[in-house]
Amino acid sequence: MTGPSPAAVSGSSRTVSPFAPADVLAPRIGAAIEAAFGAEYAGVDPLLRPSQFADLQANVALSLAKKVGAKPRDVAEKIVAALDVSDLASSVEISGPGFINLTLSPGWLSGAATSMAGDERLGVPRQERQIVPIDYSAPNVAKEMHAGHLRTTVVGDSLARTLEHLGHQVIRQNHIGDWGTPFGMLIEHLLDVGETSDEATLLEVDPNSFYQHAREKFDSDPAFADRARGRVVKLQAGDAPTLAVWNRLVGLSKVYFNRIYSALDVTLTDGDLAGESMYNDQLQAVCDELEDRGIAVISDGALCVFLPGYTGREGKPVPLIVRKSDGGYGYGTTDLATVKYRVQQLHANRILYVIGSPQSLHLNMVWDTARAAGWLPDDVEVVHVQIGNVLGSDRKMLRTRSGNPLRLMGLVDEANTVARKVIDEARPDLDEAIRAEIAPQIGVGAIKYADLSVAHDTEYVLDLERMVSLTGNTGPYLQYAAARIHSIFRNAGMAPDAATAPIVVAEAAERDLVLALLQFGSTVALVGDALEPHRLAGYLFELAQAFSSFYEKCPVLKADDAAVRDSRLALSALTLRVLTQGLELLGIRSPERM
RNA sequence: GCGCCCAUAGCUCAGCUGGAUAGAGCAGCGGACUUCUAAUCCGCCGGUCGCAGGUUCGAAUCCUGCUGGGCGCGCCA
Repeated sequence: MTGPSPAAVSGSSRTVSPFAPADVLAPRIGAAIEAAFGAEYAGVDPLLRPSQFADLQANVALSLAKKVGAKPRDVAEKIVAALDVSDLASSVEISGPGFINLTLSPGWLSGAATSMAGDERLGVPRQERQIVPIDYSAPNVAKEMHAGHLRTTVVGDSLARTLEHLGHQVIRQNHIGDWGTPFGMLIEHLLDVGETSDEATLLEVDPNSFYQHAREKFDSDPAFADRARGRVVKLQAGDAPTLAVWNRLVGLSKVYFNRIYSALDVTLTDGDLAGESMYNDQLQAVCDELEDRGIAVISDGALCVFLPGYTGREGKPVPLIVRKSDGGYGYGTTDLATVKYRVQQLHANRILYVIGSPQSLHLNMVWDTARAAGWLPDDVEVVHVQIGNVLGSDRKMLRTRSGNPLRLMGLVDEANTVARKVIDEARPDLDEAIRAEIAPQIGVGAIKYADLSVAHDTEYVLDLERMVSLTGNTGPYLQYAAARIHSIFRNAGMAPDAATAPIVVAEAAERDLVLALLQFGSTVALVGDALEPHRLAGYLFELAQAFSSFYEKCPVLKADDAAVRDSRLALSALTLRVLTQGLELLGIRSPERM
């Protein structure tokens, strides 16, 4: 067994939302349990779950039965007898073996929805502030970004947005690959072609070509290869002219990264760059400290950390190599330095690594080493937000090495082209300029949603058609729902903000919509807690479905009654705010027309 | 060999941390635009939750074994 050490779980407080029915009901049921069975049962989870027979069901009676030595049904009776929810529920029923079915009253739903509409935060709790460095995206200098980078970038960005919204101080850490052996070759190639040449410009638009040209020269021209190797030595020695060229190389790549981030509408900026090179001056100290304290030992000429519980082939211990036998440092050393930096300099409470799942073993070894060295205290939570492998159509893992033809920029372009085609067909009435502005919001929304709507740790086959699809459970479906609401207000000649009438729940479709709306705050809190943006995506899809259904069944502007019309306007406005806010947390735009 | 992860409808995936009759989307079939945007809505069809045991009031979910697949396991990152 490898020794994946239990991360010091700081138990990030799963805060409650003031409008979510389950959050409101839980303490009531808790009080009833306490009243019925005594203070020792004060803290038990009422096990509130959505129900097919009511709005919610509490399953606690079944789990409590054997503890209190009574039949589940009788336990439920006692809880219900002590339960006071007359202001919330229109019906409390015990059914089956002891389920407590709760149906919320229209009056409470109306009041909760109206209150939510008056809340700036839409019921999203503000949590106790934590400092949370998030390591994500991490492209390589002079390398094309591919579909694998898309996922870490999009998921990491959504987590950053969500945690910030919950009140945390997020520190984005774009750990770009800007150091290492290939840089000798890249620098020499850049020197050969000239920094202002067309070839150099490839770094901004088609970095793989630049890389491959350098690689070809390296493989075919021994003299070039020698120069490249010599250049690595100079680079690592801190030779000033070499560093100047290296800087230029990184600068050209930054242009490329920023083009992608801008196209993808990702929040990463140059200020978030925290590449491998940033830790150069700390690597020796990391090694020295580990060696001096006996945590690392020399093995086959390399400085290694051997941790208990990590064995590989033939039962041999697996090392974390912190200094290669040639004296160079690998990524293990850099990763240790990042842990130190994030704990000691950034004062992190919780550190997220949004990186590929194959790195799991490596990360655990880094963390265990950091713990052994005292660099990672128990009260700092480290989490590997595992990004599942992206597979090609052959179901094989896409690798950077294989020179996969599907460039990320190509994927974006393709999606935007499809979006443009669809909008041209569907909305010829819109101005050319408006369609040109909206199409990329839809195309990129489709791509991002495709990645955000599935669990981040599952591997998946890259399916272009699915990613750029605009119907069904897709980003554009959510955007469309929001756009229809904007349209209602355009027709009404009023701003959504002006729709502040009380919300009154009457029709079933209104009820379903309100019920969905009230879950927003607790859903966002859950995403921050579990670090799973796909739950927010799933929630928003359900909300959009509830709205679409409401839209079909409940005329807003043509409602017979003025109060009903005003209520529905307020309900539509609230839905719009939740959809827009939710999409923003996913990093997806909400066009006003589409 | 050791370790980690995965297996749910024809396809792509959910399944709120153990709850009642397992849900969506796509595909297929049938309906709904002189009515706030049909990128939509309503309905139908479709599953032995890989297999076998176990735990318990109750299992897609937890445990064990098996089958099948992915990934990782010393000087690339």
